[in-house]
Amino acid sequence: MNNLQNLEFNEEACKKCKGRYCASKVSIFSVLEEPQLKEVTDKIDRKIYKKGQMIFFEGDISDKLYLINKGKVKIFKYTKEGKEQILYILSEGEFVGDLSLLKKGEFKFNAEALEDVNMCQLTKDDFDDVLRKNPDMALKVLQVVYERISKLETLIQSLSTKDIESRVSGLLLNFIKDFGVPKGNNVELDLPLSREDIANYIGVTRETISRKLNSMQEEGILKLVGNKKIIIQDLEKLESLYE
Amino acid sequence: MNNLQNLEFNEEACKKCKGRYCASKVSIFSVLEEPQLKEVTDKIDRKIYKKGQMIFFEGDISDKLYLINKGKVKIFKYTKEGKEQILYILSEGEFVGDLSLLKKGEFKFNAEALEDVNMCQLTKDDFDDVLRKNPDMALKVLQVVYERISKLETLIQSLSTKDIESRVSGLLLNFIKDFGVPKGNNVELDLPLSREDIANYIGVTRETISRKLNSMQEEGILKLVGNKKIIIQDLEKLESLYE
DNA sequence: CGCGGTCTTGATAACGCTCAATGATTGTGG
DNA sequence: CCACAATCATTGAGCGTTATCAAGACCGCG
Repeated sequence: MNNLQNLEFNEEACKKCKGRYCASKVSIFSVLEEPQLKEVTDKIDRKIYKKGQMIFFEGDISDKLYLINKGKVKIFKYTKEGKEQILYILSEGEFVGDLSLLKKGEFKFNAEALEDVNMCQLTKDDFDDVLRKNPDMALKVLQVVYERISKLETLIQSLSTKDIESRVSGLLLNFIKDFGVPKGNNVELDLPLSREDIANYIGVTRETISRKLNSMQEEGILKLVGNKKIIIQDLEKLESLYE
Repeated sequence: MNNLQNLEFNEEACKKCKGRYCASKVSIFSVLEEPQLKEVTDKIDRKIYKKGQMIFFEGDISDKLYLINKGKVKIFKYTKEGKEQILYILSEGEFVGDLSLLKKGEFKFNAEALEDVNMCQLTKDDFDDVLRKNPDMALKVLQVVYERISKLETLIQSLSTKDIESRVSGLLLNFIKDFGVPKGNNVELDLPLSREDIANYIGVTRETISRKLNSMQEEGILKLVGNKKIIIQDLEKLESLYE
């Protein structure tokens, strides 16, 4: 109780604890006991990225693990035509980096801060070290990676579905699951993405997204409030469009 | 030397060794030493699937790990419109199954034998057991899973690329890498897939694939021999289409 | 040799992309 | 705090590409 208060309100203590808060947010480190956890947190480096700032580029040497402490990060590739294809939107508690042990590969995608982001960074060497000393953690990592595979498989299914209404619904339902806020009968959705980003997620153009969202508004499924908020009014109908 | 001969030619010995051959083909088991390897192989169950036969369906309880000893397996989902979307083509030495420890999930895709397939099967409980006793193996599994993520990310990039010629090229280049046979200046390619399967891999219709392959033949890039063989005559041009 | 399945080819039409202009929202400096 | 700029989103018209539908050729197998 007292400890918690110290952590929350004592600026000095907070500076000392450095990355601890960060590490405890990341599920793969949850298997670590106190001494190991300290070892990790001592090595963590913090950095802030401003909205719109690039965190790394495709082709960069991947020698760090990036743990998101706050904010959202967009992971994407470029298609042949130069359009972005978004692979993941990562939030607080998630991480990105080359997870294969030993080798330092190159990033195969780009990462950009969608909002101001507090990032904790751990060098790959340090991470490998922790992993070697705590083989149990590999199972935890495996679990996370496995979830990521599932997301990609779903995205593939979505991209290969011709019906665009269905793709938009799928995206919205995902967002609702991840950060939708129930308000009475409705669900409020604060979009982390611009129209263009949404388009780049499901592989269409920005204009098409505009039109589809609009037609969904006319059908009474949702209500567009400004550019970054959507109120879902008929969740069932939305779900019926998806499946 | 003598041992090898025994394994290869002695039918009796081969029956006794059961799944050993299978396990040794699968990279994740390569970290295992003799006693553990034996433990695994003793538990392995063999099964043969005929060409076209379903191995499992989406929604089935995933309580087994499937190790491919021979043949190719198609892993796919259905889109909303009922079309197949192929996620992976798995070959000898690869495996499929729920890799997340402890829980027995449901398969989120279907698996079908593209040829006659020799399959080795290991129950999930047995696999979990091995994994717990050999935490090192988790790193190996992680590596494999990681490669699979890369494949999916590439597939996504391909699916979101509008230019279909580029998608076809990408698929062909992948096939060449996986099972192309150089013949003089050319590369021969025995397709494991029908035209429809190819179409379902890159998310177009069978007619479109026909037309594209034909136009590529007219451009002198390749030569179609029957339905299951392609001779690549101008690899450079093919590569230039892709990037 | 003939039959079933697979593949090719052609004509048509639908759908989303492109381009272009207008409208809304956000951010900034006077 | 307002005005203006800049960014972002919407709307419309026309075009291009591919899906669709339909018919025919080809391959491989009994």
